Amino acid sequence: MKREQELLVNFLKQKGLKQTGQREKILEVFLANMKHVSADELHAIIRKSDPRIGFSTVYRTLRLLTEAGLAREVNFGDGRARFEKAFDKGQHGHLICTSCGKTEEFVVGAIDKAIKQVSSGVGFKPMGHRLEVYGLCKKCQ
Amino acid sequence: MKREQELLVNFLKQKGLKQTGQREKILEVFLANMKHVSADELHAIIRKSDPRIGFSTVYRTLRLLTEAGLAREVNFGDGRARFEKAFDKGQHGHLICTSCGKTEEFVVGAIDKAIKQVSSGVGFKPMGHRLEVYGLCKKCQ
DNA sequence: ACGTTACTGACATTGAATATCAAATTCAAG
DNA sequence: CTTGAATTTGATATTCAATGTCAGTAACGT
Ligand SMILES: [Mn+2]
Ligand SMILES: [Mn+2]
Ligand SMILES: [Zn+2]
Ligand SMILES: [Zn+2]
Repeated sequence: MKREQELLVNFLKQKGLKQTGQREKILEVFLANMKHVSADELHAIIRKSDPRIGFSTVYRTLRLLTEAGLAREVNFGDGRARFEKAFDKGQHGHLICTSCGKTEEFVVGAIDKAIKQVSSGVGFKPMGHRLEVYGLCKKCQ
Repeated sequence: MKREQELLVNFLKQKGLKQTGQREKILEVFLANMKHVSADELHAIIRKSDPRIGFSTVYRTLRLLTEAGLAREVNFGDGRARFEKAFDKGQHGHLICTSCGKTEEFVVGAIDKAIKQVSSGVGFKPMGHRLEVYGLCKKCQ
């Protein structure tokens, strides 16, 4: 069993929640698609192999995965929440092309360091952050 | 006349748009309130001194001010757009308390530098960015 | 002053997020 | 295995901010 699946099972047990076929399936498809995906998109993908799974369940399960630390919500400024894998994957920034929508990830240690420094300077306790850079990708400029 | 007012007048002329009492008033109140304000909130404030101004006009004028470079849209993760002054005020990050909602601004040169570096590394042309740090303020932790 | 054009504000519409609830499913206890 | 309490599901309804519509109003060049 994959480590992500184990984590979910433990999370459910610990919370007194139930293990269901839908939750298994949704996690499986979510992990197999390594892009940033909205609840709608994920639902559309899952429907192909199991048309009986409802949008509500996909939506709720994405929240659940987020709570469990398996998913992370991201926002690219188009007014629609997207989710990405969070297990074994630290916070990172996104370069977002405002012309074609393409996104690219990046990690820079200097940024995390700067955030820590600024936070401690004012007594703020940082729990997470979001860094989006908007502009034009190579193709679009 | 304030420099912001002049900028708006020029912007309107250049675009073939009209100077109206509403636009003047909205800019004036927007500038007087130096917080991060939503269209709704700004409308509520303006209504006190002029109940005839409609929400639509406030909303559209905020977009206009954004286009003119007088306002900037910010988002604090509560699913509602807010606006802040952008004239003579560069991009900056925000520390956002997830408990009480308090926000604090900060500027760190290292971050802008890191963004430039990462961008040029992949041929991306950055136009603007958004950095939000979520956590607990001094009081709330 | 006039006519053209943009503006205004009340109202309607959209769309994503979230709430509701009856029927179905899980699962621990017996 | 059966039972029953508790959770889950999925269709549907609701919410709420953002945006669209449009007839009446106001700005401004001539
Ligand atoms: Mn990502
Ligand atoms: Mn700010
Ligand atoms: Zn592009
Ligand atoms: Zn606080």
